[in-house]
Amino acid sequence: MPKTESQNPPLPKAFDLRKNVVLIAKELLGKLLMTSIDGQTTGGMIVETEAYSYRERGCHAYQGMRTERNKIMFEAGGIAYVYLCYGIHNLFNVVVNENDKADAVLVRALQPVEGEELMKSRMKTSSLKRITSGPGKLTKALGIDRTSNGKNLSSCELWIEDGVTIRKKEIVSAPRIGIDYAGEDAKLPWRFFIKDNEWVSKM
DNA sequence: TAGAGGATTGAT
DNA sequence: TCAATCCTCTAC
Repeated sequence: MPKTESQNPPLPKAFDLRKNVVLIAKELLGKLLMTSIDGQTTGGMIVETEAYSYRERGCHAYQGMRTERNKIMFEAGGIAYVYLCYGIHNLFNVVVNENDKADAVLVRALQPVEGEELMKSRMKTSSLKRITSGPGKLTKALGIDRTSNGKNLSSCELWIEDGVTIRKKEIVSAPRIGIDYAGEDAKLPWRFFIKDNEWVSKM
C-alpha cells in the first residue's frame, strides 16, 4: 500500500528553527534520510554533513544573494535544496532557519540501512562498498535529483526520520571540502562526521 | 550572449 | 592528476 503524507514520522527535532545551522548539521548525524520511489524504499543513516550559512562566503546565498538556482534556500526550513554540481552530480541539502535566512546543511555521506539491492542497482555495482560515501553518490543511490528540489522533508517520497543518537565525543569537525574560493570562511570547521565511520567520504 | 567556473567522481 | 559534463552566474 502506498504511503501517505500522514503516515510519515514528523521531522526530527533537528529542524527546530531556533537552532543554529551548525548545531543542526551536528544533530542530523545519526538521522535517517529516506526516499520512496515507485513504491521502493531506500535510505541510510547520515554520517557526514556540512553547514552553510548566508553569513559566510562558502554559501550559495552569501549576503542574501538570491538566484533562480538558490531561491529554495530562502524558504522556511524543512525542505530539500537539490542542485547540479559540475554538470554531473545532484547534491542534496536540508534547508533550515526561517524565511529569508538562507541556511542549509549539505548531506555528504550515508550508511545504507534500507534498499541496499536497489541502491547497488542504481549505482551499477554488485558491491555495497562505499556506494553512498560522497554527496553525488548518495543522491544517485537514493534516486534523488532536481525534481526533489523544494520538496517537503515530511513528504511521502523524501523524508528524514529519527535514527540513533550520536554522542558529542563521536562527532569530528573539520573544514569543509571544495570551497577554497571562500577565503577565510573556507577554514571554518563546519564539516561534521561520525568518528571512525567507514562510510564517511574522503577519509 | 559568450565565457568561466563549480559544495564531485572515477579512471589513469 | 585530469577529464567528464552542463548548469549557473557574470560581464559586456
